[in-house]
Amino acid sequence: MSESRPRIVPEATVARLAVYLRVLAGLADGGRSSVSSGELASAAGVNPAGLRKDLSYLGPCGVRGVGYSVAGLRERLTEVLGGERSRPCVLVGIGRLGSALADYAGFASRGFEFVGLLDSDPRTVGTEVGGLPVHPAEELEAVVARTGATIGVITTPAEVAQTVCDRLVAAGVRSILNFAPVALTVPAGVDVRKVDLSVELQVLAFLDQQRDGSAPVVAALRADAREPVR
Amino acid sequence: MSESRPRIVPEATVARLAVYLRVLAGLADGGRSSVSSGELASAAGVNPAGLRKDLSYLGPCGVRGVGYSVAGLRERLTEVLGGERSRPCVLVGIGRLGSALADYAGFASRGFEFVGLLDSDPRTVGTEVGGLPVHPAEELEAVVARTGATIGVITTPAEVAQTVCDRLVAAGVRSILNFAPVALTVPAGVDVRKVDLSVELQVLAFLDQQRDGSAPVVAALRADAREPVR
DNA sequence: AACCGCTTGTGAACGCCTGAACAAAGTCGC
DNA sequence: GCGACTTTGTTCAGGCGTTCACAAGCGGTT
Repeated sequence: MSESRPRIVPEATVARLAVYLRVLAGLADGGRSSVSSGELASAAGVNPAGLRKDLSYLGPCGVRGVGYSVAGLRERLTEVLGGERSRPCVLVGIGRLGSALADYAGFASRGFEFVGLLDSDPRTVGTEVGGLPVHPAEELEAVVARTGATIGVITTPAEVAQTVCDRLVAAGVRSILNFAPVALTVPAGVDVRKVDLSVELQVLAFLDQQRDGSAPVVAALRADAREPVR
Repeated sequence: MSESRPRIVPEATVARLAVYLRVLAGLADGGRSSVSSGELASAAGVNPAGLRKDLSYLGPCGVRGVGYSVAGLRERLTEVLGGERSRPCVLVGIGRLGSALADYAGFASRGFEFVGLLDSDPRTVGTEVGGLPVHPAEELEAVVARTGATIGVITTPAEVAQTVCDRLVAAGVRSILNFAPVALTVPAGVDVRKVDLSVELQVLAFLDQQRDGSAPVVAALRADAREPVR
């Protein structure tokens, strides 16, 4: 078989590929069969050249002079991103945010299935959220073992996040999405991504203050963190 | 008066400053009066040298040989980040995610106050979420004008996000936090930050697949997007 | 009063990512 | 069948961010 090129896909590119995939889904629903890099880039909010560079990591997947096949590119992206098979996820901490995530249709439609909801509050345990029962936190290891989940989402208070993380890792979870406002420590080989909602707001407040002119400090722009100004 | 240095604070640094501020709050609660860069960096999950560089944008705020004053640094960071005065925010789209945000104690304690909740669903309008009444979407402009809100949070479905965004901007909102999975188009002078939850999960799925060894593609690491592996 | 150790602050190198310009390739029209 | 146009894929340079390493400065001690 041909030697598959040992291409390195930057993580920033992977994140954008996920965006392209969603845009493509919308185009497919609209009946489109092909797209140009310019159009796709505009819808995704990125530079056309950057988009082509991103896609080039996957090898040639467009037709010169024509553009990209919506169906073909969608299939390729799905394959690369690992979305062909449904991935079982466990969610620990069924508070308001956890409930919102458990019930978010956007996940299920993209191949993510919450197979276990866990909480330590006896009042929450036993209730149903998004059609799934909430299990007591003690069953974490059992749920992970039974479902074979490799992705864990932490929406607990900060104080217990590290403990929950350790238990998830010990149970075999290799990828963790952390909403708790703490820096988690994990062994090598485990990936953690952190989403910090209050940090996002605080950055906005900073930019707001800058504009008010009360301070002369001006923030340098980071293109990938902001919406395009077209 | 002395010429305030026209320092440019990178946006990535601003985001980390917010993290440092939270860690400092925890240290203050613990009774600590001073910290070293190494300790603070460890708690925040960053490189000590990077932390010192981040803080250096604010001018000297530590004491050599000793470390940083917890109270002093906290005050300085609060000032720089614009957290001294409470900032009014409006939240559009009171679904599960919107409700979770409206009720999130972490915001209020950091100087963010939701002064207006808006939704277009008649069944949601009139209810109370987090102690605040939900107003009909038609009142968006009126609410923004009355409250003087300059920060808007969008948790609507993707289809209406751009329309809501346009109305927010027209009403005077200058900073927007967007949870809807679309790239918003805004005029210059308006800042948008985007949080895309399913993209986060999809990146994890990609890394998961990489580890499974089914594909030889390895993602390059981006230090700022991942938790430290210590 | 001077020395020593500790910690900050900064300067420079390295690497990654982004944005633009160019060449390759395929299609449509004549 | 040939030419011209369109759009991709790639190469190159520029900017930004991170990291390492060292000098500067302060407190405590003798």
